[in-house]
Amino acid sequence: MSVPMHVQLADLLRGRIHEGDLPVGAPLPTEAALVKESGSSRGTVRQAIATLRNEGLVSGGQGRPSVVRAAPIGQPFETFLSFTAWALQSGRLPGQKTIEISRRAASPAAAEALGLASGSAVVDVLRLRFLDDEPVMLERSSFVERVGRLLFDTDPDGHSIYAYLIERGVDLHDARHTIDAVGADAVDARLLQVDDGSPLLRERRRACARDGEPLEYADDRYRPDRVAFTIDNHRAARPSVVRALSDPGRSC
Amino acid sequence: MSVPMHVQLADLLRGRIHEGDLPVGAPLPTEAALVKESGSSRGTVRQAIATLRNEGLVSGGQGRPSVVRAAPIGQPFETFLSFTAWALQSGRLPGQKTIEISRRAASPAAAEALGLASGSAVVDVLRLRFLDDEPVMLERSSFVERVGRLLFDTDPDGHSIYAYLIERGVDLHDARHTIDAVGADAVDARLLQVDDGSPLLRERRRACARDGEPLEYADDRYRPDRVAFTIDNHRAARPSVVRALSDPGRSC
DNA sequence: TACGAACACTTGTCTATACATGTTTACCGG
DNA sequence: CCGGTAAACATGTATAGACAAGTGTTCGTA
Repeated sequence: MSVPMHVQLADLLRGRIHEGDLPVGAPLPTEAALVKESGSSRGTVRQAIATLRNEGLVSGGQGRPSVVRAAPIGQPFETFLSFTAWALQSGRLPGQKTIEISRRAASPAAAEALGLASGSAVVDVLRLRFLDDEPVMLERSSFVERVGRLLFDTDPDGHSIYAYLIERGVDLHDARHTIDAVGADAVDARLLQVDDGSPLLRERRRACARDGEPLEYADDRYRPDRVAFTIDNHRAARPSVVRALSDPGRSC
Repeated sequence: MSVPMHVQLADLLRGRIHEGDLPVGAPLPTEAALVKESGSSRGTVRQAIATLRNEGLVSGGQGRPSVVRAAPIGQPFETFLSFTAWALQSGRLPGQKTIEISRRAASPAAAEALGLASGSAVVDVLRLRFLDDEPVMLERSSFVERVGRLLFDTDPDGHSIYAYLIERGVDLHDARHTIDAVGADAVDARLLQVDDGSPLLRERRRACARDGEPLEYADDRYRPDRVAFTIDNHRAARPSVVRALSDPGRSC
């Protein structure tokens, strides 16, 4: 096998946890037991457990066996990126209405985030997102031309754009999200059915390819009475969230 | 020393990175070199490097030395909990002015979050937070009586409340943050020097002990033109952030 | 010059062992 | 019955050595 032993062990334990064989709160088998049943050495076993610990699946302390943690804290990359996937997973009915999709010169913010010369062509998408037929978010995306071109070949209201793009070989790999608050402008207010100037939760996003090339810049505005973001953090398992000064800044 | 060797090594490398001794893009010394200069074994050195890799500070591949990464994506637990620690790490000057600290009946929201009977006594703290002498955040905290009592014995403007509490043996272990947007009320507007009703970024927080007992509930309101939250996520390394429906909900 | 094989170097994986340190349990004396 | 101590047990830390696998360079040949 080409997969390392410690990865196999971690997968095996993950499986037992998800199958319910190891319910929440139950202690993992001791390292000694795992050594015996796997035939590997303790170092390898510890490496596997360390992986699970990093994922927040187990927690434990010295002298005490590792314990299966309560919450699946965090969700896969795709779920955070894709509104559709998130909604489905939450048991809600996602909906969307594409207001506009067009090829045009990039806005200054988009050009800056995408690292394009001002005035370069991008594909802009303006979509209104629904949960259970209620408008909850307005999405303004700008895709680099190479990627955005693919969107003209599909019905954007039918299914998830991200699923479609990934299927077409676009490798969205990293994303940086910046979250702040902003007052609703006239367009926001009309489409989201809120008062002009009322507070909205804004998520600006830059998604990049594996090699760091920016592919998408987006400005999503949520109705705060419908959607919020939550973060779980635990001492010692550092969260991937930071408070940041209000400057979208560099780096992917 | 009671601090493990591999932690010292990691700190040392972090230091060299932040000092600019190891600029972004530069390769780390090879493991062999670190072994020689530290006198530790390779396992220990690798453990230190693994820590940095987990923090996103370095990345590397097989056969190629580890490389210093661009962004410090993610910060330790304490930094996300403590405004003071965060500010210092960002190179800003933190400041704070305690407007009020008092023992009183819990607000409905606080009582619910802390799992107390409505009307139970809590310690409320209202603090205005500054960065470089500019007001950026208004913090309304409610501590359970047992913890809040400690606050009357100290000068809350002098130093970090969290550092103080931890020092006094309070084990803040988990925290759940809920982020949304809200319009400034009269008090917010006056203290943060913004217009009435202007959008603010709100972070509600519940911090719990190791055993899950809630210790603090807080409602922090940030000026969105000064502070935002950023999230980095990567395919395969699941982020500890989820979008959530607007209901603070259960679980710590 | 261009290509390719051999080689040195670096990190990844794995084993084996020893001791340190925190936790739990069991026992024994008061 | 209570309380304290000691032993068993668990994980944390550290060392040393061996081999696998990927990367880059060097050198010789076509």
